[in-house]
Amino acid sequence: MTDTPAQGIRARNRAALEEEILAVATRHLARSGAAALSLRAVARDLGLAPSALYRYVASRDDLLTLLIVRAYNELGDAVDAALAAVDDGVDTPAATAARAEARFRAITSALWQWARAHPHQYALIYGSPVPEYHAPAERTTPAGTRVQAHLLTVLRGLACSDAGAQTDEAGPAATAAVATRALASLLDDPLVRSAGLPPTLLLRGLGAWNLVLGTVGCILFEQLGPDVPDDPDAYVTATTDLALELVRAPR
Amino acid sequence: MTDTPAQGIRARNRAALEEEILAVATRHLARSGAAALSLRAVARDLGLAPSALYRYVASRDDLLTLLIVRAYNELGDAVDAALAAVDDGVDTPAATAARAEARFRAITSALWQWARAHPHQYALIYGSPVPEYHAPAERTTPAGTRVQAHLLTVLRGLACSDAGAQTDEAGPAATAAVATRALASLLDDPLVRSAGLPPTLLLRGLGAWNLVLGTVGCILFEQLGPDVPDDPDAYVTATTDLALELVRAPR
DNA sequence: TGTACATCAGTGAACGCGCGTTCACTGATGTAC
DNA sequence: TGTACATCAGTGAACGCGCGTTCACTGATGTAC
Repeated sequence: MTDTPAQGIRARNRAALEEEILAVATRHLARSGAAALSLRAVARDLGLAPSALYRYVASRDDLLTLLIVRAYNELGDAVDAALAAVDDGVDTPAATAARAEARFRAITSALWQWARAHPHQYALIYGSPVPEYHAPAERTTPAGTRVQAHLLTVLRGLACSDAGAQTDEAGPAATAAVATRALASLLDDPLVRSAGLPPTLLLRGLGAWNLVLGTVGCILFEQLGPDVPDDPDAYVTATTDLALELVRAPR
Repeated sequence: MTDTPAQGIRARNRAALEEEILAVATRHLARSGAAALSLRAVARDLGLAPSALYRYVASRDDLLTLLIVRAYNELGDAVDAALAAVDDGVDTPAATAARAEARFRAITSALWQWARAHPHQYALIYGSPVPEYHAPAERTTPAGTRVQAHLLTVLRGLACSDAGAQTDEAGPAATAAVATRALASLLDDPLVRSAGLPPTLLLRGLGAWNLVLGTVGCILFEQLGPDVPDDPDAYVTATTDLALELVRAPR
């Protein structure tokens, strides 16, 4: 009477339960890690018989895949929001180096905040792989490349501005050759190709990103001890400066 | 008659079985990962009753701890050997910047070679933590800090040479303050303290190391795809150059 | 509007599995006199 | 050198557990006429 349901009761229930399953599974993931994720435990938490879950999920591995995609998308949303905030009210459409740097800072900061808030989800997508599980690439890649696509445009922003296009002249010529050879497949990827980056800049961009990921892992997984560093936020910011130094360096 | 056994039959058998248990467990680790490590499976492989293992190992977690310590020590041995090769035949005892750089390269290269050869052991010590397991620090730390101790001396070598002692003057003064505050506990650690590093150099050293660890993880865990990069050895070498740039940069 | 049938959601019991850990035990190795 | 006893290594059965997955089923929701 009040509102016309576009879908019947069943469809709505189904959508709601799908959400609830993912939510509960995410909670379990956060509590005990991916390896301990159990269909029976999730069903128990939902007040369902274990067999009922098979109406929504093909198998335990399938549930893991759903969680991975969800994690990628949550991170992607967080990064999108951070970038939108940076771009807000900017009228110069031309990508300057300063803009690119600000966007890079926004990305790393959003990554860090999200990782800090969801360490197990972070471990799921950027940590060591879950044993006995292989993610089906065709399902995870679309969500998994969202952040990387942003990074590529940032890198291009850094490349195309002040220093001109021939950034690859800087540094020893051997480096360019090494980068071209070592990253051949990656340079051939359509997404990367469309960014049109000089190989050494891609190498440096990867370095900057791996520096950030390594740092986040070091903090989150407490590889130097439980209280190192004392001020993680400041430490990540300082590390972002170092990462930017890497992609700026060849000038 | 031929040789005098310093220990009786029992002691020798015990030592041998201890070794064998660790060897089999390591094999299982390499095949199915830490979370799937099972005392029963190890016992089966050794032709023993499951209960027999409890003469050698207090619990499953205890076995994991042994594996972690062993992994740290194997890596430590590999790094020691690589450093010994670099130092071989060097008569100038003074630590020059060039020597320090060569030693850093030796460390990262040894790390990469070892990680490539033993990915699961690498994941055990530098990957995301094993769920439901907390390593007892007093048992893992001695082995775990071996490599880090080498890194500290390398950093000091870079600091004390050409540029003089007051490296911290370089860069914005704010950076030094941030580093001092963010890394206070670490700077207070006796091992770090004895190296006498300026805070910003420690920050940069951590960055260099995290860049390397992030890169190794990226390759090993195939975070960019199964065939990225095409030439991992060259890629790691190129990344080591970037890492060195970070610790050299403030000059 | 009402009826007959198809579809779907969820149940509950069962299968077979492997796990960590305990415990009373047998037989071999060491030790003290 | 030989004997009596203590120590240790390894056995085998058992405990209780949780897991993923299948299957025949009941009852509710949808659909076609």
